[in-house]
Amino acid sequence: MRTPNSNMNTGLRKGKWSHEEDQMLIAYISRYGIWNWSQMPRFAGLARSGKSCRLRWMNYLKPNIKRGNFSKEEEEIILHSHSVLGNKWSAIASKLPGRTDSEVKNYWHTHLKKRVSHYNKNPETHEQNGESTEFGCNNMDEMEQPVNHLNKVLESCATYEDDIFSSSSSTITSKDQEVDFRYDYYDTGSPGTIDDLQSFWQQLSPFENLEVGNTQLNMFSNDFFY
DNA sequence: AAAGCTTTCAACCGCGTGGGT
DNA sequence: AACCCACGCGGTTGAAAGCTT
Repeated sequence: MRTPNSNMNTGLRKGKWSHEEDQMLIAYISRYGIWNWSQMPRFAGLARSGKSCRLRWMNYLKPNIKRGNFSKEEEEIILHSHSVLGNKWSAIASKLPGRTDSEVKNYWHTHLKKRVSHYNKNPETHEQNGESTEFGCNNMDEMEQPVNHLNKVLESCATYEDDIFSSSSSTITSKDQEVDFRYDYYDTGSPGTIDDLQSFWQQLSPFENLEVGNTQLNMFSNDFFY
């Protein structure tokens, strides 16, 4: 993790995101949607780069992000997909509903890479131990039909997203605040008017003590709107 | 208990791509 | 055609946590 500091040239914060920053980003996107990552942080009252906001949202704050340990099936998908696609983390992650390319990449480097390289060096040892030639697969039927098995796994995953978005909303569970996120809510937003933003910040009661709100609003409204 | 080492993973950086002008 | 800008991707970094000695 990078050192939490600020960029002396731009005044933008770097490093670990605070809970307050997370809440501000979630609240802003839930209210106005995603319209322009590079401009949005100023409107949301965040001293972060658009890139940093986008990364934080895409990898950790987006409501359908799946956290926690990878299942055996997910491991198999990663291993098989990587053998076919190589380091195309985004393509691999697209086969794993709720998982991000970043998470898949980290999981590969920390867990799976070692397993694969060990297998490549000692295939006979693994076979003697009754392990499958498909890296993560122990079931002999699955070994004989790896592609069929993979397809079954992918099918079961395909229903996951449907389940998530078939409900009227999903809820941020890792944070205190509940926000209503609908499937097609994003990418339709606008920054909002000065009045909109003023009332938006006033409604963020948990952040009353932060140096946002009117001060922040004046800061950028002077050089942006006029 | 503490020092040193290793692992994990959140965040940053640079580059490629595509759309708009 | 050339340039600019926003976005997305993959590689890398380094603090924190966990483990070993």
